[in-house]
Amino acid sequence: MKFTPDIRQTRTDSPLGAIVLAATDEGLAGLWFDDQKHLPAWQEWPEHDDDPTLQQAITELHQYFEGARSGFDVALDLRAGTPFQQSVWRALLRIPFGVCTTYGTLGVALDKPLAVRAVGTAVGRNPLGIIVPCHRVLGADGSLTGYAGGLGRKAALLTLESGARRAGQPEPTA
Amino acid sequence: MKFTPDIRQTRTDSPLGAIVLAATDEGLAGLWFDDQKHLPAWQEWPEHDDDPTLQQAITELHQYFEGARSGFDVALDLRAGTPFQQSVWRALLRIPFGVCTTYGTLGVALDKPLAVRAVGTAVGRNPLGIIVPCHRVLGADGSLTGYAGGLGRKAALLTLESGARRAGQPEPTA
DNA sequence: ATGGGCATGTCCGAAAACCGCTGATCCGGT
DNA sequence: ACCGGATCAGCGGTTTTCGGACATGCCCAT
Repeated sequence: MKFTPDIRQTRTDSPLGAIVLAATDEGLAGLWFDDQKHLPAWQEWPEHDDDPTLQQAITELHQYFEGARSGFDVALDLRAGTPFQQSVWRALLRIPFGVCTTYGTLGVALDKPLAVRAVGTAVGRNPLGIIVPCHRVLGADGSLTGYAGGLGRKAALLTLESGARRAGQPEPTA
Repeated sequence: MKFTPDIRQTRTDSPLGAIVLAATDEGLAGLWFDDQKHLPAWQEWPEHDDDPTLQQAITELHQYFEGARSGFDVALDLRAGTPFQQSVWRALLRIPFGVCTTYGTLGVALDKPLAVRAVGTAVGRNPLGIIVPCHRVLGADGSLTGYAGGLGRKAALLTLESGARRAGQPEPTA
């Protein structure tokens, strides 16, 4: 006897592959590459191609890939995560376009400097790829370390944003 | 990232104590005494006192307690249960007013004569007290054995229905 | 008659395993 | 000496696994 919010999904394309989007009445709840890790059972959800939230997300996503947008305005619904996960994801949202950080730095910012590894797994479970910029997190030595959509896509996203990268930030190495 | 249907709740009174009701758009999904065992977290659900399904359920319930009704017509939503549980609950619905059966008999009817004990726990998890007549199930020797709302209430319900009891059926002993 | 053993599906709590990490330590190769 | 790369322990949240406990009833041994 549980209760979770209503949800709907749709799909779109991107330069990096097919993408699945999901939304509740609170906002966008999911954005995944259709072949990435940790995919939910989105196929069981009702399809609403004309949902306003999903439409807005798709529009902003295309603008992002065209280089015409560096941040997202669509409302988000992060309720699916545990309190800790939500705090991590919200911290990710504070990383500016083109800037990179590390798992350790994130942990410090969350006031849990020792929970670095837990931060890692939480980042990996990010349900909102691209929009919640988990791709801007690197290892302490600047290595790519991992990405649910594959390291290739992570590198591609960083390249796309590289125009705005600043000195003093960690840079991808491999 | 799960998905369950929308739900709403309301409350009412009965000769046996305060009662909580819950409904989805499929039908009535729950009916509990507010102090019974296995209560869900209904307090977190939105309250809709004027929901048609809930209204109908309350009306029929009062008629039942007044002796003016021996069966229920309100639509039911049993999706909360596992397949096995649903089959048990549906079997309960086939027990006529005033008649009693046993856990063993139920198991046979379900073609799982050895799963008697599992039947017991499933009956105990019945989310629709009174309407799904789990109170009509006795031990093989006619003992009351158990009731989520308390044995007193089980006995009271059987007394209420006793006018229609027939010979050859197990009868409550203690 | 009384007591112990067994069969069955689910839930619940405890315990263990799993990770998109990091800094320290230890190598061999310049 | 200096550096890259490999190995290891230990951090903490979440997930998975596992062992009992149940609204029973039949059978077999005392």
